Amino acid sequence: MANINIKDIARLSGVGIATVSRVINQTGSVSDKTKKKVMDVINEYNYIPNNNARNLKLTQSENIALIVKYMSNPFFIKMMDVIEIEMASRGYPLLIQNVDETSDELDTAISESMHSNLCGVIIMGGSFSSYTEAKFKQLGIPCVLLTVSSEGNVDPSLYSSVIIDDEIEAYKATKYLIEMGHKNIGFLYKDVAGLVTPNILRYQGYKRALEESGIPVDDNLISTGIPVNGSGFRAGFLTMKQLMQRNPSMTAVFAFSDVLAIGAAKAALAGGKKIPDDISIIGFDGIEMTEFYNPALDTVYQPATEMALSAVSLLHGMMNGERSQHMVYDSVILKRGSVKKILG
Amino acid sequence: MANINIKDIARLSGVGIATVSRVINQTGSVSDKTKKKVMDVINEYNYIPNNNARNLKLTQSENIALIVKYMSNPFFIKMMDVIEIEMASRGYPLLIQNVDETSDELDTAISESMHSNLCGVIIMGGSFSSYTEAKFKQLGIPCVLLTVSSEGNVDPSLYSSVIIDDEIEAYKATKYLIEMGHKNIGFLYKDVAGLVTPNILRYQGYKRALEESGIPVDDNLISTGIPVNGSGFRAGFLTMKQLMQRNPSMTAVFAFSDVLAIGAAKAALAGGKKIPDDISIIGFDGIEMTEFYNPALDTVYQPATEMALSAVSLLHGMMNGERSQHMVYDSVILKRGSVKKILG
DNA sequence: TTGTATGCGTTATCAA
DNA sequence: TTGATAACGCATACAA
Repeated sequence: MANINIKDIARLSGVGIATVSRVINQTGSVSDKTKKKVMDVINEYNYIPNNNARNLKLTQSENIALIVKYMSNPFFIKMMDVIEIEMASRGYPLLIQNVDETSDELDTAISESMHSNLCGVIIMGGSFSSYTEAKFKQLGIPCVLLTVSSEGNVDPSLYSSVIIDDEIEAYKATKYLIEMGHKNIGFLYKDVAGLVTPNILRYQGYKRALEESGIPVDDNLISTGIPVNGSGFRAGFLTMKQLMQRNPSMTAVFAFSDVLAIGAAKAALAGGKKIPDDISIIGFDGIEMTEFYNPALDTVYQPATEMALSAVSLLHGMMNGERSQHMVYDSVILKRGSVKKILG
Repeated sequence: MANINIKDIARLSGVGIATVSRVINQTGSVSDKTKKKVMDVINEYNYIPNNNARNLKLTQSENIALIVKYMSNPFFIKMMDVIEIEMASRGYPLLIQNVDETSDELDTAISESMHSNLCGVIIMGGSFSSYTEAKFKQLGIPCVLLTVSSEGNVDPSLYSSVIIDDEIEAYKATKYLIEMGHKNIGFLYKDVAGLVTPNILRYQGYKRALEESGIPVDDNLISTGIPVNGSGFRAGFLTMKQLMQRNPSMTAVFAFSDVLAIGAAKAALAGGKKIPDDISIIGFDGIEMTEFYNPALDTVYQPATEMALSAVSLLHGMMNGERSQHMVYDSVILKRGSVKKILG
């Protein structure tokens, strides 16, 4: 099992080490005859260059990492999928690194970068609030933030980002509920230790919509994040149950995510309510599952595929020396009938 | 941005290179005083050893790869999550590599292993039928197959596996439907180019249950895999629609996966049928979503967490020289009311 | 307990 | 068009 190396290939094909290297990397010039000879030996022995040695020599690899905060979020899955496929098609292997809720994504990226000699990184999910300019400088490789709202005092040229405007989209969703005649509108979210994650921004949008319409913000209608281990389904279920108990007159709910919305829908149905007759529900993200739920759920659709492709594209641009960019996508409210017009 | 290396640390702390190495790897003996001195410098300069150099030197890394056939399968997500966390807790970074439906997982593993100098690999999903003994030998590192039924003529000592018995569990699920009085039982699956994937085994279990009960196997009740791009939800929706048209008297459906089952449930509901009054549905896998669907769906629950933990444990065992093992877990049918007893 | 020197498998420079 | 050789950053056998 002694791995074959470039020296073996050189010996077996009767050429020098450098020639083999030239053939492999298609650099320099090699006569067609020797090129064929070397290639034959390489194929025969199934030789694959050792990446460690290569990266060590190049002091820069072709490794790209995707740092994901909470990988099992269904909304992220689709993006992961797109990114993985897109990277593979460009010839880059993808190192996917999950980050639990207690760790800092940027720290993980830095550590991973130094460990594995990355040449680029995409960070998906998480909170910008702990990111500092010093950390980005320490990272020192192109970095794209995906779905991480970059409110902060960090020089924006240090990274790229692809987001939607969480505050505005949440505002629009809430406004939609208000226009449909709802006044007692619950807000469902999952607590993440008070960090500035999208949930805070979405909460702010919710609040602004109410205030603009002269509807008082009622703390009772806002879920206290129940600490639940496990997925968001259960969290949505439990918080919705709580919310319904506290607010019998609540007619609509805006859920911070589709996963929460599904859990909430289940809680409503389990409580004998009909959707949308007794209670209207709208989620956020636009995961496919909402389309197949019974009933199909309204949601604020994020163009996940396009956003993921943009992230990849931006990263490659930066790796080729292009400037950083900040893209903000628009969401679309998918209306499927889980929100009903009621009389004022 | 010139990266700091072990030589710099040695120079800055006024010791030799080997001493720094000893401090880092906690090997050999170093006086407490010099150890502290070196550690201080390391911390001050945020030094992280270069893994490429280290792996090159050790001709063996601490990298473990998880090769996943079709990453966005919700059933896999949970396992990925568990594996990632468990590996991280043991200090191993995880390289997750997606494999599309046209590529061979074992080939990918081999290639990835030579490229990145892996010390172990877990393969999740896919089909054993293309695996050969030669390939396992070429791989040359501990390998655990997760949810890959290892029917074949490969020496079982070359790999470990963690599975359920797809044929038997499908048999039991179908038997359950039969016991509940159903005779016109549809079978829903997603075509994967005729490979021996779990769907074939589950189909065989379905067939055997019917035959044993003297119910003729009706090809009309078996979905022809509609080629659908996108997720299984839509595939389930479309195949179910087709199946219902072809078989108005069908009273129950056994879906190859929960994702298909959800799509099928949606199709049934969209067609005006009630679950389980007009049609009974049972899925397979036991993903959390089935619990929160409306109505909650019966499913053949695979102990995903335990299976994932076992896979990690087996892999570590093999990396420490232990023998390979083959574990077969039992499934449990979760009865939630989507299957109704009908009169013969 | 410590430091020096060698080699891991590559790439790239420089002569030939 | 080629081949010998010096790094890349690290671990370790060996000498001190």
